[in-house]
Amino acid sequence: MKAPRGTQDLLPGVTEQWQYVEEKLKELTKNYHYKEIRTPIFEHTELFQRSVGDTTDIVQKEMYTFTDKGDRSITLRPEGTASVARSYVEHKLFGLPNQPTKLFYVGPMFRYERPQQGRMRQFVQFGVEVLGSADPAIDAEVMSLAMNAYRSLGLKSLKLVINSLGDKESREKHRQALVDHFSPVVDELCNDCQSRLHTNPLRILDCKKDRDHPKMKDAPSILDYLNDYSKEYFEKVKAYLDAMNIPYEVDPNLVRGLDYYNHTAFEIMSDAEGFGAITTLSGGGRYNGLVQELGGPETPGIGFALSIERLLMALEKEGVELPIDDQLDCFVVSLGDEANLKAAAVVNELRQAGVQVDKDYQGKKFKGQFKSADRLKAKYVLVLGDDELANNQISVKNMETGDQEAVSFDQLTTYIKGKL
RNA sequence: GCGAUUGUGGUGAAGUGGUUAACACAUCGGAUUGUGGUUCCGACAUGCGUGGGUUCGAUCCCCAUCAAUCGCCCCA
Repeated sequence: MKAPRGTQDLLPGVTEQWQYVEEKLKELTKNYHYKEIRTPIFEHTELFQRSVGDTTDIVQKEMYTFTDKGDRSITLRPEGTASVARSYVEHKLFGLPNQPTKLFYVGPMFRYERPQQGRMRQFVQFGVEVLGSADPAIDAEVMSLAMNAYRSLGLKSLKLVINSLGDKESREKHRQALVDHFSPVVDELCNDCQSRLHTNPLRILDCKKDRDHPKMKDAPSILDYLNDYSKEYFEKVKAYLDAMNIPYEVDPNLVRGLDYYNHTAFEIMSDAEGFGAITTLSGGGRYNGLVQELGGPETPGIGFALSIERLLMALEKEGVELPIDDQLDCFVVSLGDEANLKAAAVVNELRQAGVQVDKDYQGKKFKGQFKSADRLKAKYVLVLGDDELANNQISVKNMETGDQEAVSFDQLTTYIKGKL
């Protein structure tokens, strides 16, 4: 038996890394004052059709959708924003006194795709969503949080790429301009672009095959089609980023694959060597209109999500070592039946006092037990044999210095706690 | 969904159509009596992703399947 394609088991040795990273991210959300939300892992299929968009790849070919025994169409969530927006509406969070509502989540997402490095069918996203503010400052805050998420873990080769998709009106005009621009030469474009012309003409702009086509150079840019509000909004977002000293680059070809995005769109990419086709570490953007679409009041929103898998990948490529403490406080070595009993008691007592302790359960001999202690990186080895029992003491050896001294049983716990 | 490469023990990896599938690391046991990270000796794949086929005989040939990796697509 194997785990299904595109899934993975996280085993001891790497779960520590996950815990560390998740812990660090949660700490960060405290500084930014975001609160955790936990939504179901599956939702009604309709939620994603309406929010992510019927024509998107995610909805058309990547969702894990099934009918449950009550004949409902259920989908394993492919992303987090839709659920958060749904929950916001369902529980009328817009009615709470302190707006905007700033939320974060961590959890598995599911997309049926061809797996490759950094792309799993089940993957874990950490994301934040801010609902109820159309202040460009919050856009900058979300981007700052995203960047700091990586920075706080020691990543350096990062690039923040931003763009504005404008509002609905701006987007429509730009889309039409693109169609008009490329239609006359549609036959000269690659197969993908020929279909993109109708599904998502913006994508043509960053096609790798048609990059050198003469019509590419003077293709209409979204930034020229922004109306006054959109343009001004984008300028303010940039001004806030500048003020916060967050470097970024504007890429007018940056597109997001989900329908609900408008205005600010951004991605964080890694420059580190060794990434294959996948360099996008996280992405996000503004989604004014989504809440309304789901039956709530007119509510602006913005968010982003990062994949923990890709984050860990980036750390590895950059050679960042996470400061994970895998040492053991104490290892108890015992010899003889009576000592074994006493050892169990000592272990138990120390553990209850909050000390990290282990012992041998393989019936190993003295030397073997020491070897175990060494391998488990025990700071102290507590030796218990006939001599110690006779004197009502236990020998405590500092494994780093090699020093050893005898401590009476009733002073052991305070002695150890003092040393640690 | 499309194209390409790969699949040998816990790990890395050699290898051949035909009795015992190298080697290294790891692991386990030992080198006289209670003290670790060194050294020495010994053990460790009824099996070569899975299922078929070809053959007197296949881990090595063929087909299918599963999985991993890379590229496309898309995305986090």
